[in-house]
Amino acid sequence: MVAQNRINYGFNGYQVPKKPRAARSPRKRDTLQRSVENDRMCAIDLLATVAAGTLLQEKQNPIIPSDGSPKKDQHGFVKEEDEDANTPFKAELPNEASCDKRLQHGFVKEACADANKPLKAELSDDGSSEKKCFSTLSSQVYDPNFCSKENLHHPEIDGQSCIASIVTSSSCSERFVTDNMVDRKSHSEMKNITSKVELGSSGYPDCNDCNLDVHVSIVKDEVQNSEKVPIGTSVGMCCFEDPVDEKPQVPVNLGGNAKLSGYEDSTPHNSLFKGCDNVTVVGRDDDENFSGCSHPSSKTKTFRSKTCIGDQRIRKRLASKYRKVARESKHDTLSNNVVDRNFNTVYSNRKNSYKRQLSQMNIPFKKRKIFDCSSTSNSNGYIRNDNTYYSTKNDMNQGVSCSSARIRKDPGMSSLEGYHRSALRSRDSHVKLRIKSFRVPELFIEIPETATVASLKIAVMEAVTTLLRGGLRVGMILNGKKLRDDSKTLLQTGISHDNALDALGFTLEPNSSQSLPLTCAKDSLHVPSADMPLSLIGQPSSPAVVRPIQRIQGFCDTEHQVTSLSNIVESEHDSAPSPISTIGEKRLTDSKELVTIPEMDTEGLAVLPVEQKPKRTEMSQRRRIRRPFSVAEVEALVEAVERLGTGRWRDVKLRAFDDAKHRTYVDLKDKWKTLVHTARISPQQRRGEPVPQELLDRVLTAHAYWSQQQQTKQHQLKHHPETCLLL
DNA sequence: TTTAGGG
DNA sequence: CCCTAAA
Repeated sequence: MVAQNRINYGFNGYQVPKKPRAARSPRKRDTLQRSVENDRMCAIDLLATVAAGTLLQEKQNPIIPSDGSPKKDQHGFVKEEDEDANTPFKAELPNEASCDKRLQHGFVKEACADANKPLKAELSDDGSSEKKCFSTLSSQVYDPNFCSKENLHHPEIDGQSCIASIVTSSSCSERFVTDNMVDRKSHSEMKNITSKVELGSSGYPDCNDCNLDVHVSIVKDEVQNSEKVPIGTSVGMCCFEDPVDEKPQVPVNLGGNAKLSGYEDSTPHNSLFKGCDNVTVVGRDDDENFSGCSHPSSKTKTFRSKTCIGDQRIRKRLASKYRKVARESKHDTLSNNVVDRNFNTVYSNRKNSYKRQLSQMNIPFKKRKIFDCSSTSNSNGYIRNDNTYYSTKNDMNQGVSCSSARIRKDPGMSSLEGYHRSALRSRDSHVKLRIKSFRVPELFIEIPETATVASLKIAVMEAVTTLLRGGLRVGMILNGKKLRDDSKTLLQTGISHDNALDALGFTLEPNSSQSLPLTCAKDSLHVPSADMPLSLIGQPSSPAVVRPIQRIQGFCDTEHQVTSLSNIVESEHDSAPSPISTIGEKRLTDSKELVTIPEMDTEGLAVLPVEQKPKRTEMSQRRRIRRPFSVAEVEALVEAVERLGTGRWRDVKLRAFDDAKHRTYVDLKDKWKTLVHTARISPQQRRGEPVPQELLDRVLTAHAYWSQQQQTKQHQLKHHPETCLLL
């Protein structure tokens, strides 16, 4: 970029025009319509509730009303602040203002990073092996039209042990089943799981892209008494039985296509499968890489083994944590009790422990509401009673929901609520949080129409397993801002039980990048994921434990993850513009976590090289990665705009970013838009790498100036202001 | 291809 | 950043 001297317009004290700029183009309407369509196109949204299997106390759980608690998400859970109220400029650029608003909340939408790790696992013929691997996870896909509600049970697992259930909404499911999944283009990113805690009625903004819905409630009190409350509750837990048993092994991939060829062979007797092309579970990334990351192991064995390793480690980790928790929270609330209880009873059991691990990883996805018990009336009927609600039976139904924004808003969609995850803290100055459920972000599954329900279930389970296995990191958002300071107490942060939490959200950030799938063991080691439970349960101070994780930028999947989350979670540092630097940075910072596994990749690639490509093409609409502008870049941009104005982005690009191939004129234009917004909001509201006020002032000045110029031109085409210092 | 705006 | 209607 070219840095140049600041231009001094020939005027001082330029007043921002109060009048809005020219009317918007008619496009807007079209756009809206389109968006609607897109929503419909949403892929399969899977709602999954993951809970520790051990925690399941189904029997204890009362049944939850099927609910449709309408209240959900009508509004953005994050309140919008009137950012611009004070600024004079506000009136000026209505359009931008609105856009910017979005940006603030962008995290909602974009937060969903790709959790997916491309994983490809083929289910070997022997279902047994697979069972072992996944035994811990149970999943269920519910398709009104397709699936019977009956759960599949793994022989090895007892019904209660199931950890998660995944549900697809009927609308979605249909699509999914039929075939179009791939088409949905717009709906995209799934990556992160975000959760938010809302207060009372607030809902969350619609985010087409957000797939995760985690319902979390912060319970002010009383909740504790309920031992009844099952924590994680079982509700959601449907056990995965392997109905057909050994039946069909479906090759599943994340991030790639799985080939069925093998599949067919394995299940010759199943006529249905014949002719079927593939069963594919795809984890989609924002970035380019999604496909590349196919899970390395095409074979079950590989897959499993890694998993196991990771599990063991995790197990240990969890064990210690649990103990700790149990120990520390004596008084405690349900959660603790449950945990403790569970821990004792279950922990010893390996299988169970495994389950638990998974569940923990999942914990926080989205928090929805924070409410007083007393006040709860509004929202979910069933939520209201803290203690009760979980009915195993209802699960499935409740679970059905569609992640699409449109649907999501629908009251009826509250389905997931049935699943609750609670982390309650002891009452005295304790903040009690209940994460009711979370939604798994976009999992793409492609499967032949002729595939059996069982195979679909398996595919879903695998997808989820993969997602979870990658490891998750928890992020928190309060009032739309990412809480970065882990050392602060909840109180300091403003999270207290009697404090109205406007919007407390948790995000699950995938730890792994494309290479992750393979790195299970390593991932499992990640503290963050392991810690999640604790933090929720009540270790506000565990901050120390959670060390800031460097984000990798400039890289594919990783990038995606970051990207999606980025809105929510700002990266600690801006990535260097140049890829090179980025990479270097990446290595330095994340080397540990990223330890990639070349071998795996190779393996994965070997398995499905061909199919991935097409897939990618179809699915990926968005491939770019997030590349925050550095201050230097901002300065270059400002200078260029000062000279060239706001309507000549191509020139701006050539002038100041000619050498930055990744910065398109559209990017520059967008950046300018955000800069203008940033300049208008209070410093406190700004996120990301701080831009010097001086630059922001210049932005406003230049923007105001050029805005006026534009208006002037419109009225006086003839007149050509000399002030244009251009070229 | 660029612009301009909405998402 | 993405996606696109318009120009």
